[in-house]
Parts: sequence; C-alpha cells; structure tokens
Amino acid sequence: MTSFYSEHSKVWLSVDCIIFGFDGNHLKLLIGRRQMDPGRGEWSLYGGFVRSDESVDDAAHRVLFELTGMRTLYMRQVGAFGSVDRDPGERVVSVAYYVLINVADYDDRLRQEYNLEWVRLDEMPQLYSDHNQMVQQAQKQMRLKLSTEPVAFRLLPSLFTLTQLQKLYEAVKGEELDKRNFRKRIKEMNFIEKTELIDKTGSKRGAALYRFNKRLYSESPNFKL
Amino acid sequence: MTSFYSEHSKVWLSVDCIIFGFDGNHLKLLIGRRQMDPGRGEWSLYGGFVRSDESVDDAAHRVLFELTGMRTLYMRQVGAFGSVDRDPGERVVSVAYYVLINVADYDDRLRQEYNLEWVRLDEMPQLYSDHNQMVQQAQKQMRLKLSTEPVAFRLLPSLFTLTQLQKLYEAVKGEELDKRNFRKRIKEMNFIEKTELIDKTGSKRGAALYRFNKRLYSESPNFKL
DNA sequence: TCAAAAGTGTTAGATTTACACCCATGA
DNA sequence: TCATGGGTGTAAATCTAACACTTTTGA
Repeated sequence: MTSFYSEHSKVWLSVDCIIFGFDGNHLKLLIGRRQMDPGRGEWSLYGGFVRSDESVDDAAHRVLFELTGMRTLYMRQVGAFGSVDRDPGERVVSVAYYVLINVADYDDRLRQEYNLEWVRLDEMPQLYSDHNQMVQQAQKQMRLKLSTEPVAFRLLPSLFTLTQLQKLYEAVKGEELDKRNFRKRIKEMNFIEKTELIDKTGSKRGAALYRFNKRLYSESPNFKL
Repeated sequence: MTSFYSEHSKVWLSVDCIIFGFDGNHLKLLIGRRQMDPGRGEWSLYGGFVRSDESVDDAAHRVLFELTGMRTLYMRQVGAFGSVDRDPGERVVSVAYYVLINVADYDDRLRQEYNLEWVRLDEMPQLYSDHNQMVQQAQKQMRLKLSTEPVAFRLLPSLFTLTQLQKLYEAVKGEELDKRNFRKRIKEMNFIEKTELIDKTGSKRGAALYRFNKRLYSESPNFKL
C-alpha cells in the first residue's frame, strides 16, 4: 500500500438515510431504534459505514437496498455532517442522503423485520445525535426539488389522481392549495397524462388516474409547482 | 481508545475550497497548481486534510485562513465527493465548500506566495480529479443563493455602486439585465441604503455609493433578484 | 335522496417586461 | 463640446389568486 498521505489521520465515514414517504395526507419518515452502541435504543435514521471499495453514493444505495429491497430509488445527497463530537463514541463523519419512496411499493415485512416506524414529519421525535438537523436540511432540499423538478411522482403510485397529487403538494408546502388553480397548472404540463382508468377507492363518483410521462417531459422540460 | 466501530475501515477526509471573486465584469475562481503527488502541477482547488480534533467546517475555515488571512468569510458546503478512485493515489473523500470573497480585500501577496491565479469561471481550465464537477455544483448553488439571499455583497466592497451590483448579477445569471427594472427592485429593498458618498472612479459624473444594512434586512427579510 | 369527492372558467389585481431620453462632468 | 456612464417613469402583457357551482354515485 502506497501512502502519500500517511501523516494525516483517517476517520470513519458513514451514510445516513432520510426516507420520505407519503400516506395520502402526511409526509412520513422511516426511522428505527438504534441497534448499536453508543446510543442503543434511541430513535435514529438508518445508516451504515462506507466500505473502502465502494463510493459514498454506492454505500447509500447498498444500505437502502438492504432496508427496502429496492434499487431504483430517487436519492440525493444532503451533505456531510462533521462535528468532532457528533458521535459520542468515536470520530465519525456522516454523509446524509434523502430518498423518496412510494409507501405502497415498500414491503411492510421489511419494516417489521428491521423494527422501523413511519412517523409523521411534523411529529418527528428527538433523534440520535445530529439526525434531526439532517432531516431538517433534507426536508428543505426536498421541498425545493419537488417545486422545480417532476420527482413528486416517486412518492405516489405510478397511477395517481389529481387529488392525491394536490394533497402531496399541500403536505410538502405546508399550505392548502386552490383546486382549480392547481389543476389548471397540471393541464399546462402535458407530460402529466390523463389515462382512461378510474380510481373508485377515493370517492363514489371515481377520479381519473394520471401518469407521469418521462419521455414527454424530456422533450419539453418545464416544470413548476 | 475505545473502538465501537473497529471492524469498519477508515478513510482520509479532505476539504476543497471553491473561492469565488468578482472583478467588476466577470466571476473569478482562485486556483493553483497542485503541490503534492499524485497530480503535482495540475490546476487544482486549494484544499487540505481534516484533522481528528476539528470539525469538517473548521477544517475548511482553517485552510481558508491559511490562504487568505481572512476569518469571516461567507462559506457554504457544496457536498461530499466520494468516488473510490477520485484520488489516484489513495481513498480520499472530500467535502467541497464555496466561499465568496471581495477581491479588493484579498492580499495579493498571498496569492503570489501560494502561486495562485484568478481565472474566469467561464474560462476555467481542466482541473485535477473531480474538481471541475465540484466547481460546477458550487456555481449552481451559489447562483441560487445569490438570487434568494442578500449575500452578493460579500463579493463587493462594503460601499458599491448600483452599476457594480448589476454587473455582478449579470455575471451570476449569465444574461443582461434592464437597468431601470433592476434599480426599481433595489429601491424596494430599503436595506440597500444609499449613502451620501460618490464614487468618481467609474465615471465622470460619479455614482452614488450604496451599502447593505444587515440590521434593516433582519427586520424585513424579503430579498429576490 | 343526500353526502362526499370530482370536475370545471372567469375576473381583478399584482408582477414583470419592454422601452428612450436627459444629466453631470472631465478630457 | 462631446463622449461616457448615471439616473429616471410609463404602459402593455403576463401571471397569480380568489372565488362557487354542477356532476356522479354508493350508501
């Protein structure tokens, strides 16, 4: 092993995952009880250490695959958290990632196996170490992302009603939206396609199901909500 | 030394600084020739290793103080860069930071001593490793920041003319702005104060000098440019 | 038959954009 | 005196926000 940098000290590097979901009314966060010392038993984000043969992004994907069985998640880096004493035991620097998942695609047996809970973002308990800070930054970035890029669909089934979509945006923005104005904007974005299908679960009358057409979006990528 | 995590491997952690400046017409980047192997002699951002007794943010501040002699710089984290082979010699993960400095406050002797150059952002050469990527992300984040928060002043002298400010925004946005519309918006923000002072260096007639009033801004923080 | 969610347009107000001339001064 | 950058207002167009009723259908 060569060692150009051997005079400098190394640190442990971990990733922590902020897993966002949507239950139809509220944004949710998937958290668990920390399984290791120090901090065993505290509410915590799910994380893992970066191995020497994988990139930091890959580590986040690996950890999430373990947890969800899903590989093609929408994932973005929040940033590095590097206070000296953020981990009470050792010097560990952590890189946080947020992930958008459709709760319905997620195998609830995995949730139980790992002893995780979906908690409402606006009722988040105190978390281990600096995890609350990570969540706050992630939420801010996620909000901005959802208002400028068509990624909200990652939080919904591939077929969704406009009411579902609106409820999601209301949860993200933390304010009620006007139904007519909202639908007017959706109509302008022709990459949000109406299908022939009807969802009857949400109302007696039934609501049209829509889908996001990625190809159409790439042809005229103008999104704003 | 306890070792809760000793089964996991550690990595070297560095910080890299993207130093933005403005020369009155163009956004500039302060870069140098890499002083160490591997990659000696290539254009590179200025960086350094994170020590075990300092936070990652503190490491960035330390490195920048070394380089500029300035302590109260506007600095924001861009993110962590963690490809396995981003450093050709060893596994080094780096956290990038961007910094806004007023070129006039910067002691040019330091620049010469460290053998650094101001290069135009739109004429940036190829840099060592993934540094071009870092700069690109930093630029994107900086652009967003300048359009939503009053930090542009960090790139200007504390007294500045409206023409200077407009030129700066033109450089940041990469487009020309309408002088009358620009000044109209400035007038709405009463925390950008006109002083009695006149700058005669830029024109025969002289231009009024303005200053950013932080206190007034904190009383009604509404900024948009 | 009625409760509950789906669906649909118009208008006033606010914001944004385009645009051209006079002023003060040093060279 | 003239070239140079400083400084100023108005009107059209666009965008945003507010607002209420009809439809469908299962219980």
